[in-house]
Amino acid sequence: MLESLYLNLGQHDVLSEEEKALLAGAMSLERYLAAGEHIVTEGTRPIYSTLIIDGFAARYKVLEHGGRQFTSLQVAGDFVDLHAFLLKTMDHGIVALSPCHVAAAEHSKLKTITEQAPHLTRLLWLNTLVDGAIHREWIVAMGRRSKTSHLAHLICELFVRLQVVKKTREMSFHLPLSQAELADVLGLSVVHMNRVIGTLRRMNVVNWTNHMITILDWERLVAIAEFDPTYLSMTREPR
Amino acid sequence: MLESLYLNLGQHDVLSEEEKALLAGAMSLERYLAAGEHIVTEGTRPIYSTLIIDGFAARYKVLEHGGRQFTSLQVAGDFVDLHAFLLKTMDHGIVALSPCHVAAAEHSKLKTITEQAPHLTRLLWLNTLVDGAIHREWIVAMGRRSKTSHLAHLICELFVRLQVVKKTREMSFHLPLSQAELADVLGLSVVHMNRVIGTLRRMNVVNWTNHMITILDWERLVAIAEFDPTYLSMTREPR
DNA sequence: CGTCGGGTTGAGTCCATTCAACTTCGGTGG
DNA sequence: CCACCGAAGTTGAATGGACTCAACCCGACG
Repeated sequence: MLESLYLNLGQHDVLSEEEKALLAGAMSLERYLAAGEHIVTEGTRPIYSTLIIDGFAARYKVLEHGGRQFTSLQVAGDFVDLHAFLLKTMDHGIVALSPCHVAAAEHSKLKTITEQAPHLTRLLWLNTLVDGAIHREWIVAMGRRSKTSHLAHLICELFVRLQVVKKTREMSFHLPLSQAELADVLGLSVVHMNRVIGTLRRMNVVNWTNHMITILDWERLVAIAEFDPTYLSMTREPR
Repeated sequence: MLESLYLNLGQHDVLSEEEKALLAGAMSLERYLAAGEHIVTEGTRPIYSTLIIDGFAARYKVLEHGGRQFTSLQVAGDFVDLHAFLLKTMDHGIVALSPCHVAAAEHSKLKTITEQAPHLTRLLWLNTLVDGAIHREWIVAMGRRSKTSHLAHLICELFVRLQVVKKTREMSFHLPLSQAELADVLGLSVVHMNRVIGTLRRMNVVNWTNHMITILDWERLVAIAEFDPTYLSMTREPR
């Protein structure tokens, strides 16, 4: 059941059997959510952190005049709010973008891990650091990439992340977001989002039909996106 | 010498004398940098992390066609590359934006802290989590705020962060960035950056003359920015 | 068969960019 | 002393990208 978490943490360093057992012991409260349900609400102080076993979720903030911005996309194997373990108060909400299978890890148990398992602690810490690295890459994309390049970059990133947890097939993966939701990722209007997707399609680098994306020309997509996966820290080495 | 670090970490939770001593013991290699000097280079694998004792620095990425984007601004008391302790390879560069007084903490000593001082480890982890929270707020600003609001938000954030480390005086603080550098923060052209600064000035919410910013109307600035400091986790509580 | 959410397309407006000129100010050397 | 220079800031005009408003299509579903 925690296979995707092991794959996620294990991509950075070797995860021992004892550590897997510790993680399994910290998890409880497995549940299923429908698309659109709120996993965590802004302003609350959760006492456990939520792991996605399967499905898509997103962190978001809402502004006064109706605008919503997603600040991250979370896939299988991701702790959506591991940071709340130490930040305490949620400064943003988290919503399920597809039906989600999740489990919870009580903060008290995570604290015990920090006191008894330094290496596992470092791996969990690292997990939140990769989150930060992804955020930085998004900032660059929003600030200095063309919209087409930004979208290409997102596709590259998602493909690589989903590959780690074995959620791709060949060069395809399932992306359950509507164009309105994607617009809230890139910070665009829905209409323009549609046009940007259109240009990528017309360039014949991706095939994108009812939420299934097939990458037709990886090399070119990477070139358009200027994608360099270094920030995802996908090398297994002592941490 | 480490006063600003103690203030920074101590804003989130009580920092014991033993913990201060541990931190002091981890620091070495104090040095001074000129504005424009590179503190860390993209692609390298640093063996120590750098703390800013005084000055301004920024993380940045450069794109092929000349664009540069800052992904964070670092002030006194900030570890500019604490994340490199676990991420290992730098996926971005760090540059001094003013003359900087810095110190270094060897990664081997940080590792010892993770093995012997769980509470201090959590505080350092937390420090990187606040980094992430700031990144998220920047993403929201870039995606969904107007440019004026984005700049207002940046001013609010910097004022509050500098206040924590006692680098403000009344409602003023020193911001050594040129307009070109600020443009690389907001993701704008220099010309437009100038105009956005102009509108804030004309609104009489800030006085901004040769790198000194005075906030004339905090309430209104906060309203323009929709600034909510929750994400900075400035409450002292057990972590 | 009608409705509704999601996707697509067109037209006009506005915002941000580029290119360009010009100012201000501090520093430096004749 | 001031003449010159370069970096930073400011302003104008024209271009192009992204937005809004609007209409229309389509497939799912009651």
